[in-house]
Amino acid sequence: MRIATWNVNSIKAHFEQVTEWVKAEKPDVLCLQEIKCEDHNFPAAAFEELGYSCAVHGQKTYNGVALLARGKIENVVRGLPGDASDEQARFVMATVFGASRPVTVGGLYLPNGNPAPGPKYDYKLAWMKRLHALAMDMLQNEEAFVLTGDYNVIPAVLDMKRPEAWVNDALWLPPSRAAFQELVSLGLTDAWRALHPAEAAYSFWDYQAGAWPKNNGIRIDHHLLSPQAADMLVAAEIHRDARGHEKPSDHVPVVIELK
DNA sequence: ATGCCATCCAATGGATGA
Repeated sequence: MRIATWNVNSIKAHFEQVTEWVKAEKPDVLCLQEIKCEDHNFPAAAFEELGYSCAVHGQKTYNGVALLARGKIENVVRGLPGDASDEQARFVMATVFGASRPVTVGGLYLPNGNPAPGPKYDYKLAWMKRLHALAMDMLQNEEAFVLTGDYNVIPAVLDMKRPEAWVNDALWLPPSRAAFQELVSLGLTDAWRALHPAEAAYSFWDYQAGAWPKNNGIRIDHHLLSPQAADMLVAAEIHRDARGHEKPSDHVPVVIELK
């Protein structure tokens, strides 16, 4: 079973690229972030024609996430638990089938947090606390799960081309990294890094200042796996070629394979 | 680098992103 994540920076603006990629790659599960549309404007019918079921948690203009899966989807959760007053659409989770055992997949768009310090950074750290609490709860079940998406966290120096550019950025500040590390310390596995321990590779390149031709990127799109899912992990790949497309998203797909 | 580009909604610019 192949599980992909892709921050598409508007499903409307990049619909053709996303559907072409889906046709070519045929992932079993695809988590999309920044769809930037309400539920009723998500092109679910087009994905259903390609064989997918859709769980959508949309929002006008900003944010918005979707989870697509071949076959049935069960136990859909829309919105990150832990704060009923949170109106930002940044989390969708469901149980999918087709691997050696059922897998629960959470698709997330973690808050950017800039400028830091400030209320946006406070929101980011609070959101990460809620994600930590959810992961702790889910670990009690001893089942296979994957929390994947745009984490907006650079885990380590190896995950960026120009470390000096991110010193005061919310994606790299010590509290952000510490919160990410606390997720890993619960027993979760950063799938791509586990399979490529010394490789520098990126999943985001800014639109500005020639970041793409200079390969001035960062790795911020991750799959965190429960121990039961990590036992199934056989491959992880970053589809960097997608960034070279005309009018691309600023993120590229990241795909893992579970046996 | 103080968003240089890109998206959205709306409207000849503002908010947001990382």
